[in-house]
Parts: sequence; structure tokens; C-alpha cells
Amino acid sequence: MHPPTVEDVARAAGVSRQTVSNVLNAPQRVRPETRARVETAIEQLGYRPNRVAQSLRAATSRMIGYRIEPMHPHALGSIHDRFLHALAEAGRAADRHLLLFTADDPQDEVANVQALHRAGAIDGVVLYGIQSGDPRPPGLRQLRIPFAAFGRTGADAEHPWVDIDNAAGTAAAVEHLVTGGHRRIAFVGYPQGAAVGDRRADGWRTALDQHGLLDGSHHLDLRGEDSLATGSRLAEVLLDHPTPPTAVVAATDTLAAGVLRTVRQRHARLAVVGFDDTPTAGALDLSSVRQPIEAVGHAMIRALLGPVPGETPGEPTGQLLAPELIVRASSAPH
Amino acid sequence: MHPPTVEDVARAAGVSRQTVSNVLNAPQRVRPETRARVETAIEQLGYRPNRVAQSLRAATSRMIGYRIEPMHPHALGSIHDRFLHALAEAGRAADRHLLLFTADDPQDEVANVQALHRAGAIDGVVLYGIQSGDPRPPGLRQLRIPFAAFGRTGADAEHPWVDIDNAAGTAAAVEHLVTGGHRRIAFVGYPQGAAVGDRRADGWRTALDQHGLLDGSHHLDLRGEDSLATGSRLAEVLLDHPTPPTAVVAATDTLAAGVLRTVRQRHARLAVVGFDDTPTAGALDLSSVRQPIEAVGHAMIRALLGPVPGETPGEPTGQLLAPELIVRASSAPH
DNA sequence: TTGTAGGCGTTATCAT
DNA sequence: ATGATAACGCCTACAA
Repeated sequence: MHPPTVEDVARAAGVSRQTVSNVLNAPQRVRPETRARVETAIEQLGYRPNRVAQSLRAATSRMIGYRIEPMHPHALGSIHDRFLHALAEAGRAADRHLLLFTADDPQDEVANVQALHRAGAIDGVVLYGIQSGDPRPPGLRQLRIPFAAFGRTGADAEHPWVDIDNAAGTAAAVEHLVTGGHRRIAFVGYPQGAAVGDRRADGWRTALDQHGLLDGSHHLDLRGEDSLATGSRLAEVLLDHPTPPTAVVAATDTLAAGVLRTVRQRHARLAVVGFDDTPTAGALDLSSVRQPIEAVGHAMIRALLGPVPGETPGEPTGQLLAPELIVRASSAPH
Repeated sequence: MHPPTVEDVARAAGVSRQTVSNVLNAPQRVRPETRARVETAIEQLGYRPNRVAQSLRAATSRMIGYRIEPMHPHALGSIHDRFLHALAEAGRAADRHLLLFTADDPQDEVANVQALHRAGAIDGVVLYGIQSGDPRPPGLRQLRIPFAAFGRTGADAEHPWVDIDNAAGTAAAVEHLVTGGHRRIAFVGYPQGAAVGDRRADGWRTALDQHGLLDGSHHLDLRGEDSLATGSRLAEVLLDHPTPPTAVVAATDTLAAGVLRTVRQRHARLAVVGFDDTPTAGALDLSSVRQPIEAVGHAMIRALLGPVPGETPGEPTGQLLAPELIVRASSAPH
């Protein structure tokens, strides 16, 4: 009826509880003969150590908290799905499971994390959607709750984080387009001030500059909210310019999709590269910068389980991962 | 340092551990005076009952397992995000948390669930992406592990399930279009044999029939894989027909988006309604049938925590929820 | 190499 | 109304 316990296994194998425990936790200390007997009993009974008892005993839940946010209704597709799966997969490799919880806002998130941590339900937490000046890292640090952040706040020296090298992504897009013969390459991004958006703009600008293509291209840097309509509208602006670009680097696939729509409507020629490699990109045959999310997942679990931040000050706390450009038809040389 | 325990609270309040426990679990049995003292101590120490100890004691983890699948790369956007959040939110209301795990396939999923259940890590599991003939429900039933399924397998009498009334969704779309004056309304869906797709086709056909509009509309029922390209191609076929439809009901937003693309390219007039109300629909101003995912989440938690299946045979085990049509510009009357 | 004892934090049972 | 005892299943000493 109830799952078997060490006691049951011990009885079945004719040994004591502790020998069973030893077989599992320190096999070398048990005579092969006895071990075999115990292992057979374990097999036959289908015994699994009770994780709850283990947790109580070890004062460790082997659970990692993760706040699942309501979906942004305007986002055409995000990498959140991929991230969560990658995190779960990375957790499996480290014998950790994810505990999902909800919260009303970042403050509430910290409060819920504290409650879960005090209750012994989680050992730490992974933070997603980090913004500049995000209150969660300092909050959790003060509570001395282990965490790792996906993204940077601007004050990241004191806690573990993992981030994508956004600038490298747009730079790679520019390289690719320059190689394809393009000389006037525009950028369509979201408003200045958003950290991620600014870094993506930086990569574009820097790469252009390295090829001496930056002069007089101020009209080629357009910003707006992250939506299909905005992408569409900004593409109109670009195409209507006397010296229009021949290629566009977009800060997101959503913006890129908007650009593509205008391009198709006007039968214009304009190479486009997006960012994030969402399913939308695949569907539209849109070249896109792909974030190495699986690697991020592993890095975050490692960062979280690694040395406690603050204990060895001065150590590197962060990790920057390079994205990869996926080339599709939208940026094929004419 | 370590979180406070009942012991600490008891000491602080000058009572025994059990009185503290009583204050929390049977307040009426404690003298108001004492209770107040204990509650103050709890407050001051920030005491939270240790969930792990509670679980060990109660032989219940208050955790619900959920397998997170890798994202389908071709899906333009799915309701999975919404579903997972809804489930977590519903769980919160019932003092349950979700434990995420991964698996290679349905078989592996059942095996992992069994392991987690034996280990006391989860009390039950929620099944997503149910297919006809899905092996998971019978597998879990045999293992006597509580579960609830989102969707139906075709043999659902013996376990709790929650499903969307897919036929009602497409029927509502047809009603809407008929009201708008349309007489030739096509259906674009995925191949026959897929249960969900067939039900959506059924709703379309039934509603058309009720209005006497079904005659000679065989050429208006087209199927293909769920992709943008397919939607696009099938729209071409429809528009090229001597008596083309004036409206289309699509089985998914992805297919609908493909239809829309063709419509725009050819400057054709064709009302379109999609299914799932994904972010894509919002971005394209596409009317779409919205699944009541939040309600599904609550229903599933209730179903899971409800009476154990099989104990009271003959009871209704399932629940069918009606979707809602979201009207946008794509189906506006001409 | 194997067994005995104790305790992780909680709560139900039973006494006072 | 409150307190002592025991048990959930496991594991880390320590003892034999």
C-alpha cells in the first residue's frame, strides 16, 4: 500500500536499516555480498528514498523556486518557454527540481521567496526578467537567500548572474550583412533607456563603426515599442528616406516581423535580421540571433549552487554567453 | 541564523511546543490570552511552519507534478505559457505548488511521476497535451497515482479530465460570421484523425448545417499541417476556386495567420477567425476563439484534489468548458 | 563490516 | 486549557 521504507528493505534483506542506508550512501563500506542482497531487496520492493525525510534530515529541499509570470499579451512569442524548459533540464542534471510560484510584482516575489525559503520549501531562486535597478537582487541578498539572475541590473558585482552578450548578437548580424554586401544597415529597436535594447543598439553601432559605415547613419537608428505595428511603421519611415537602407537589424523578432510585413506589402528589397529566434522567426523564414538558452539554464543552476555570494568577495560573479546568428532567407544576399 | 521553529516560538511565548501548534491548527482550543502571546511571538520571530516537516508528518507534499516539454519549434505561439501560469495561480489558491520535471516521452513521464510519487515529492500530476489513445492515463491509473488530464484520450470514463469544448468554439465563429452576412464559410484545419482538429471541424460543420449552408461546401473543408505556409497555401486554393468563400474559420491562429498573409498579398476580401487567441492574434488584429485557460487551471486543480477516481464509480469525471470568441478587425463585416 | 541511538520540525494522541 | 510523548523516514555519528 504505502511506499516501502528503509525498514521494509532492511527486513526483506535481513539487515538493519543503517546497512540499507549505507548501501545507498556509502556503498564501499558494505560487503559486496550484503550489498547485493540489499540491492535485490530494493529492486524488488521498488524502494525510493523519501525525499521529504531526506530534506528534513539534510535541511535542504533540493528545490529551486521560480516565479512564473503571466504572459505578456503583446509579445509575439518569447524565449520564456525555452528558458523554463532549459532550467528544468539543467536542474535534473543537478538533482534539483523547480518549484513554481506566482507573485503580483517584484516586491511580492521577494516576499514569497522569503516565505518559501523560511518554510524550507526552496533552497534558492532563479530570477527572470531582470530590469535595470531591479529591486529583487538587493532584496534577496539582504535576506541572505541564494539566487541567480538571468540578466543584469547595472549593479551586479555582488550576486551571481548570467546574461546574453546582446551587443555581440547585433554585431554578428551586422557582420553577416556587411559580408553580404550591404553598406547602409539600419537598426530598429526599442526606446533608449531599456538596458537590453541599448546593448543591442551598441552592438549594431560598434560593428558599423568598425567597417567605417557609421557616418551619416543617424537616420538609420529608429526606436519604438516592441510591437508588430511599430516595426511596420518604422520600416515605412526607413523606406521613405531618400537614401534608404538595404538591410535592417531589429532588436526583436516582433519588430523584425513588422518590418517584413511592410517589405512584402511594398515589394521592397530589404534584408532583415531579428533577435531571439522565436518560432515566429522560423515561420517567417527570418534570420535571427539565437540566445543559447540551454547553456544559460546550465550556467544559472551552476551559479546558484556555487559558492554563496559575499563569502568570497572579489570573485567573478557573472557570466556572459555569446548568442548565435541563425541565417535564413530574410537576409540572403540579393 | 536558522529559521525559527515551534520550539523557539514556544520559548519566546513561555508555552510548550504543542500550544504553539494548537494556536496554528486549532486556535479555538487555546485561551485568547495565551493565543495572543503566541501570535506575538510568531510575528516577532517571523516564524513559518517548516513545510518539509509538515509533509513528513502528514505524508503529503502539497506538490503537484508537471512535465514541462521542450517547445514545439514550429508553433507560432501556444497557450502553454498561459496554461502553466493559470495552473500555478490555481494551485496557490489551494495551497499547492507545482513541481516541474522533464521527460523524454510519455513513457518516461509516467516513470518519472512514479519515482517522484514514491519519493513523496508529489501528491499527483497534471497531464498536458493529451492525445487520443494517450498511454499516460491508463498508466497512472494502474499505479494509483492521482492525476488530472487537460484534454481527452477517447477513453476517459475512469479518470478526471478537463477539456475545452472545441466544437462550440468553431460553431461560435460560424455564428458570428453568419450574423455578419457570410454565406460561404470555409474551414482550414489540420488533418483528419487529430481529435482536437476533428472536433473543431465538427463545430464548423454542425453550425453551417443548422443554417442550411452546408450543401456543396465540400471544397470549403481543407486540411494540412499546422503551419503558416499551409495556411497561406490553403487560402490560395480557396481564393482560386470558382465560388470562393467570403470567410474562413481556421483551426489555429497559425493557420489563420497564413490565410491572412495570402489575403493581404492578393488584396482579397476574406473574413478570418483563428483559434486560441495567441499573442499572434492580437498582433494581427485577428478574431480568435479564446480558451478559458484560467478556468481550466482551477478546474484541473479541483479535479485533481477531488475524490479519488475509481472510488465512487459512475460519477462524472470530466468537465467541458466553453471557449469565448474574441472579435477583432479580421472578421469585421465588410 | 554492521548495528544502535538520536534528532531534523511537526502534529495527533493522550494525559494532566 | 495546556503539556508530555511518540512517530513520520532518513542519515550521521558512534559503538560493537
